[in-house]
Amino acid sequence: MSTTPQTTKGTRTRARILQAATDIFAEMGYHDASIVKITEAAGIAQGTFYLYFSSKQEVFEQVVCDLNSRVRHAMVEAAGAQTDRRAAEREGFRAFFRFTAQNPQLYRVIRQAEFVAPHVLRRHYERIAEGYVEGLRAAQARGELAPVDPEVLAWALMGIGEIVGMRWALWEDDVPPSERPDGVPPMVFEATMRLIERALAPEPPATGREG
Amino acid sequence: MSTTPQTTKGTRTRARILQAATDIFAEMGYHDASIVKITEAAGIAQGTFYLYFSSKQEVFEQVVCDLNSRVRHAMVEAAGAQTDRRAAEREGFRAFFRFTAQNPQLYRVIRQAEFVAPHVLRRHYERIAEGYVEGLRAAQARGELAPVDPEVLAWALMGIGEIVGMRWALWEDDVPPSERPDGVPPMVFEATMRLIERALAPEPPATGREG
Amino acid sequence: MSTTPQTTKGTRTRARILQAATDIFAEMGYHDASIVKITEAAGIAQGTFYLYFSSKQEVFEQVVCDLNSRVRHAMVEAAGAQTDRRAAEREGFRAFFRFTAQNPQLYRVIRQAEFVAPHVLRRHYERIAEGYVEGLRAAQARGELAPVDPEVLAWALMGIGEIVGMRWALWEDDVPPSERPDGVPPMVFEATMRLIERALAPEPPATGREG
Amino acid sequence: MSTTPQTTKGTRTRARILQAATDIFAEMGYHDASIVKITEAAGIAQGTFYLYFSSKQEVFEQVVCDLNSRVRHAMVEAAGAQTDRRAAEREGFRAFFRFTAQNPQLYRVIRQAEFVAPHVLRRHYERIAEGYVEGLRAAQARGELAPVDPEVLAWALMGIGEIVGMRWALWEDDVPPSERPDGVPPMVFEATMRLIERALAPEPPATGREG
DNA sequence: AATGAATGAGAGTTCATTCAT
DNA sequence: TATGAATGAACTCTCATTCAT
Repeated sequence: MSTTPQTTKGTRTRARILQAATDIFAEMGYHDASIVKITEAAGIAQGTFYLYFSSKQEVFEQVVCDLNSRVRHAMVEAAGAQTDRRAAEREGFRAFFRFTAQNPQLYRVIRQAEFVAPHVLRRHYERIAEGYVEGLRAAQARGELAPVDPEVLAWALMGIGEIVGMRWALWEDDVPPSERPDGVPPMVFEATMRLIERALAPEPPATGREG
Repeated sequence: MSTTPQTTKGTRTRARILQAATDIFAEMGYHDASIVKITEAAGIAQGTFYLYFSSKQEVFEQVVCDLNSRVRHAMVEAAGAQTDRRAAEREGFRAFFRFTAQNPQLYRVIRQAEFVAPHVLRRHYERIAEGYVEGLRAAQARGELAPVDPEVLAWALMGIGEIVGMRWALWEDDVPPSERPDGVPPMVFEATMRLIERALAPEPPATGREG
Repeated sequence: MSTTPQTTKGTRTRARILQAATDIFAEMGYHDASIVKITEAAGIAQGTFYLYFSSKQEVFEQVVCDLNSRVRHAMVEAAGAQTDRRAAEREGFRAFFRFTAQNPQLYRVIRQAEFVAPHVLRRHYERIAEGYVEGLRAAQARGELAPVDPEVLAWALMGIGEIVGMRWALWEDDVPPSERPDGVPPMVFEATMRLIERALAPEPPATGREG
Repeated sequence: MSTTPQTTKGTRTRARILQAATDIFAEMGYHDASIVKITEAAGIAQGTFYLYFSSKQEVFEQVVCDLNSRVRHAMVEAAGAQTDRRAAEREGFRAFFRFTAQNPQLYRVIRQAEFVAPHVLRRHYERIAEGYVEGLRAAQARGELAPVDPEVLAWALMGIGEIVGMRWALWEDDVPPSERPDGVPPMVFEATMRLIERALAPEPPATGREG
């Protein structure tokens, strides 16, 4: 049913639909989003939609994939430019919060995947985790990281990023975006990084004896 | 339209509906759940539903409230029985993971609230956070806790619990529930607690220079 | 989804839908018939339709069943009143042609079943054939019938009835119905019966006397 | 819109479309057959279709015409080679059953014409009848045929052929085609011919022994 | 308190057809 | 001669909600 576009025009149309779908899904959620609304936003006829996507579900999955790629790219790029592990951590989180503030769609779309496309939700988190684990393991080998299971560590860090991002980058309506250059208010960013650093620091805290 | 039940029979009917709604919402999500399905599961006629709830949205909010109360109760009870801050932390998390493993509905229902009833979602997290912040502030006053903003700390801890719970209590299909007495596999529980303890420990980590 | 009506009102509504569907299917065919048209003809809302039938296909099958029962009933009643095998044959055919002329829906609906519900089409013919075969076998046992395989005979007779009925009871627009008391023009009826009698007669009919 | 092809290539394309249409219509019926499917089966683009046919309905009519010509040709050729009227009858029917078994599309396509193109359906039967009537009238003039109205006779014979063909050439899934050299099982063929002969024989057949 | 029939708007999707290239 | 992108009306079916009993 749906086809990969063969012409330039087709390629552009497909991109327009994808963008429109991202916005609409984020704005009103998967279920309240309708093909009519998406196609209207994309400036095309209803039937045209089905030339490029076989169903509403399929665009949704594409949208999730897209956002996943973009957020990962943003984080990797920011972190990769650093040599120091701590700096990489810092810049990675900064990139994530910024992306969140600038693309609030990320959250709104991802969260719906739970029922709409569970496997896509899993893949989203797993992909992010994979990159993380790799980096953490390397740092551990270099002795720059506390000896905690990197898998658990990776997911815990994601959890922190996700909920802090939700609370202070997405919800925060008191502090105007202009006063949050890093997506979240500076104080929140610093506090978050501090607690992460405490958790990751290679030196065992004097009294951390439960292991 | 909806009324508080006056008779014993009515009370029971209402409870049956609420339970059915919880199950159905968890099983197929808010949108795929229909009043027909809920009433069928509750063993009543469609019209009866509207004697107790004014709309689908209303039951949903009630269901979320319910789950929120129950999970908070479980955590507070577990943590409150402890005198030591560290033990309280441990038991609170344990209770949370257990609850998650036993009531997978929690996640599935909560996540949908994003679009269905955003204010309810916020309240859910905020209520949990409130209790947390209070406890953390007290611990800080007693010098048992690192000097990190308790608000940020509370949310970060929630994030960790949420995502670790999702990954290892909800998704984990390899490890049978019988081998996860704490909801998540023992190793994961320990790793999680260790990293939390490192983050919260009052003694400044040797190199924690940014504070 | 669809339910057997529990109340008198429900029973009446169901009957109205079935009648409307029969008419609409006959008038414009399965595919051009739409639920909208059927429900409009029945004087109900679209949704009501689905309280009684689970799909368009299902009503169609019910309609075919209904017509099948009615035409068989008409034939059996007419033929059963006769003692003589030849008279039974005659009256059975007469009843069939009359039914066809008065219920042109029969043909128009049955014919569509080929693709819409093949098994129903088969059942329609098989049910008619069954009754036929039985009667023919009995006649054969009594020596009132030529020794030709009754199964083949039954189907051949159906074929004759069907196509003669189509040509002269259904299509015949020259001869007004008032001049076709037997559904088809008298001459056609007699010719048909004569040739059938010749085919079935046990002994070579002494002369072609019935003309 | 549609044109008669001017080039060799065009002729071939048109033929490909017609064949594809025949197959698709037979396989899934007029309504479920879509232009997309037909063009896909023909290996051309959608737009190309409209260079050769002005509408879906038009190809359908062409397909019916085609099949009609072919079946008539098969019958006439088989019957025409005979001198004896009875032999001609036999061979004509044999040809018809064979054609049916080999081109099951005939039935499936014809039957749908009822609503899609009623005039074409009528023409189909009338054309076959015409040839028949002519032959029967001649035989009657030569005294080789019972004095029954040839028009009625012709249609009755068609009816027999149609329904016996449907039952034993089209539906028969028990008997493999290899055991039905005449399209229908030998016994069925003989029984059919016997009863036809009884009906048509000019003089009461001496005994029913022509089998 | 409970029922079940009825509603009607709106959803996703299909498809014959047109048209610019 | 051939393509494939684009159209938009129409379809079947669902569902939260109302109401008479």
